[in-house]
Amino acid sequence: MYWGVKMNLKKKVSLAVVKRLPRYYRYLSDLLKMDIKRISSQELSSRMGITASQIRQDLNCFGGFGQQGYGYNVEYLFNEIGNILGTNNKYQTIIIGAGNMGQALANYTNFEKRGFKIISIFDVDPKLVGTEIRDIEIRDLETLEDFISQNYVDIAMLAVPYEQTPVVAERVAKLGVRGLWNFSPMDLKLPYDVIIENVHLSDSLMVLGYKLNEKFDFTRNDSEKNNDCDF
Amino acid sequence: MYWGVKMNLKKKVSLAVVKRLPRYYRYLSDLLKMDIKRISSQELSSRMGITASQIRQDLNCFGGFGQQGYGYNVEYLFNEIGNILGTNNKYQTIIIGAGNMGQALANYTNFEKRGFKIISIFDVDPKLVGTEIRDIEIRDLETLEDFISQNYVDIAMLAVPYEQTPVVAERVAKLGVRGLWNFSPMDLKLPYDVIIENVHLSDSLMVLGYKLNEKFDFTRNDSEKNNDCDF
DNA sequence: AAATCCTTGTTATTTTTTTGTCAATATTGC
DNA sequence: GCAATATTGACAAAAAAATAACAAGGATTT
Repeated sequence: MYWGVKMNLKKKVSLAVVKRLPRYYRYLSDLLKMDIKRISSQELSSRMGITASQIRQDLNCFGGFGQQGYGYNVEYLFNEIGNILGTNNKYQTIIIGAGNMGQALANYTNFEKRGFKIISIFDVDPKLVGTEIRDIEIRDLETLEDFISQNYVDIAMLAVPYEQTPVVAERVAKLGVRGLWNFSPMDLKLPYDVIIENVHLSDSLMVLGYKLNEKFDFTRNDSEKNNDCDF
Repeated sequence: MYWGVKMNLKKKVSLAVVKRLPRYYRYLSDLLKMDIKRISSQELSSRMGITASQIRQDLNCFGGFGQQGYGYNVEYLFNEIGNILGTNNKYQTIIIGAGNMGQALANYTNFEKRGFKIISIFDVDPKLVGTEIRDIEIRDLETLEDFISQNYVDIAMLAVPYEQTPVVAERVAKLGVRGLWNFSPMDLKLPYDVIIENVHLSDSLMVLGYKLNEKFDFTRNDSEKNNDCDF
């Protein structure tokens, strides 16, 4: 069947595959830096510690980037994955919360290289409001609504205390911000059309704890039980 | 067959299950705070947005914590999962790198509540060395070897610049530190018996970017192509 | 105390993900 | 330019994960 237009038969790519893309991107970036021009799935496989089959299958979710008998052109593949991930887009980004985490995010210049341009930071602390981080002004959180209605804001990075997170998230989502990058240990749920990506640092740390326990013995220090339930 | 000792027939729990545990722990913590005494897999299912079947199957990897016709006792289950995750252990932890990320980690008091006691911070900046964060002294990175050999250190949180990460990781691993929590966008690989847990912030952000592109159109700002490959 | 209702733990089924295989085809060496 | 080699993309098989189904048995109601 042919309907006269390019059919959108592309099957939705699974999250498992998508989550591996940034890792491919990193390895390809390293290869580029090492001035390696071509790479086979076999060779990449041994570098990354995953099967060559998986690499080929992952990449083929998005199209045939390789060539039989040759492998993949590193620069080409790097750029293609970049396009898939959208690192060539420019996202207008704000940071909410200028505590240590917010400042760490603001100072992490590499996000900019991936398309995430930080255009403003917001906080409630009068001592911070008016100051700058890397030429980015810290504004009063009160002015959030004004700012967003006067500037395109695609993404908000939320680095605010636990209790305030849902409130702030609701405020930005209501204003049409499309993506939230949340650092609070909670699962944000909002009645808006917004993509939420969580960075649950404590979860990651607890998984480390689990793996340590699995392998080593840490009971030696089990003096006090810890039954409180705050995060 | 019975060999006189408790047999270790427990099948290794898959990482997929382990990674969900902290999330269960969080929800149970919330229930505790709300003074809810019991919960069925059904009810928890609708709160968490996963199937009741998965919850029951996950929990049964570690033992039968529930009761037919009743459900799960919230406090009991919370404590059991805490034990599995090892939140009742005490891990002697150091932070390496007192930049914004290191300071953010040092100020995040909740890690302490999960058993991760930060006993020292290390940096190379002479302006920081000697100062304190929450009564934790920042020491010269030069003194790392001395410190570790004189104190039990279970875990090192690595919040140092990209290039220095492998070097520092090697140093602590060599000294017998058991776990590394790495914030650099690289896959650490070390010839030591050490558990490494990575927090790849840029990866997470790029997945957010992918999801945004999948759903919305961000090509409007595609003015300059970005082909550099630094992280 | 009996009957009904709930809800688990377990097993079976389905779905998803990963791995293996191989024909097709470009590259490389002679 | 031809044969040998390398390597992909597609498909098949296997493994793993998620979901469904249900018997067993405690909780609740009458």
